[in-house]
Amino acid sequence: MALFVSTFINKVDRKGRVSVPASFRSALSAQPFAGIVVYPALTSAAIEGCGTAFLEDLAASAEASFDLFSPEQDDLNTLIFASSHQLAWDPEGRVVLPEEILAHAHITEQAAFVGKGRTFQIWEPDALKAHQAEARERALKNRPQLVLRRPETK
Amino acid sequence: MALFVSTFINKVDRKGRVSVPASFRSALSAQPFAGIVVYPALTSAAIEGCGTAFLEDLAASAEASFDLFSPEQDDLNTLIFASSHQLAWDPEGRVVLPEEILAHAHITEQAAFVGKGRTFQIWEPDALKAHQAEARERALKNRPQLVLRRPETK
DNA sequence: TGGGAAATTATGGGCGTCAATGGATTCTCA
DNA sequence: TGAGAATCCATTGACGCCCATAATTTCCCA
Repeated sequence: MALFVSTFINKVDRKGRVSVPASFRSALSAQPFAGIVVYPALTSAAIEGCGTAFLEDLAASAEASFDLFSPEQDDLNTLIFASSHQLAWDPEGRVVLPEEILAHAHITEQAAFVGKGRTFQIWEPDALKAHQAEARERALKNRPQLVLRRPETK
Repeated sequence: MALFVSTFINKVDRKGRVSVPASFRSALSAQPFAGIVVYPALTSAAIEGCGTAFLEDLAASAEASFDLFSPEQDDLNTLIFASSHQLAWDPEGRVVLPEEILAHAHITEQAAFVGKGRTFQIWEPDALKAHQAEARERALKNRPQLVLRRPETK
């Protein structure tokens, strides 16, 4: 499988290590770098996660044409690269989340890995519950639109 | 890994030496020159950094076609080459930043190495914070949804 | 179909290695 | 020969690797 699906809640041990779910690891097994890339989500107290391919695409498009990218987009790329961390996992499949990243998501003892297709997120479990409750409410309200919407495939 | 990612804050000792982050060094391990290239950023109080390969690409594209690069861009390249410094690192991976470069970025005790993909920057830590806060605000204001956009990987 | 047996995964902890840093010593060239 | 620069050495603290254990899950076969 090449997609991140489902939710896994794993423990953060006293050394700060967390097991990356096995299915996530196998989804990334094709890439050369044995690990994940994480950066703080801009609009929520969560951590964005992905493979190295994402960053390479970002770098490629950024240098391909400066005209395609607005200063704002450039800001964004800058922020993402600057606040990203390449985390190699150990032989057991664990990574240590950097302090600043943990703080951003208020993670202390447990981390919830949430599959989002081609990317994933890491949440503090309780914060995730709250976030999902909101999302659920919004979804119910906007149901008519959701039903009509088509998945965008490229 | 061939990209400069993440941010590292290292100390400048009394002899002016700074450790180049290990991950940056390994990103440059393929090139023949054991060191980095730095030049003052044109629009901010920061230092631009890259490997020799990037400079060569810059030179190549500048002379390959004047249509791709405007006269202004050509001026830019001239400025960059003129004010560039090739800094070899010592056996421990440290470089000495030239006085004029340090002054331009107001660096005294600490230097923040900021990954930007194929290049990186060096900032005075506090100045970097301020700059990132601005960038973050601009990015959020203009198009938060850009964050969600992601090129597909195959 | 109902057990086990084996493989996989999550978790804990010990230990060696390496990166960052500071200082001393040697080298080089004017 | 002296000053600046480059190399060498020494410390410490973090990180990666190894092994051990436990809790699953998968698989095999009676």
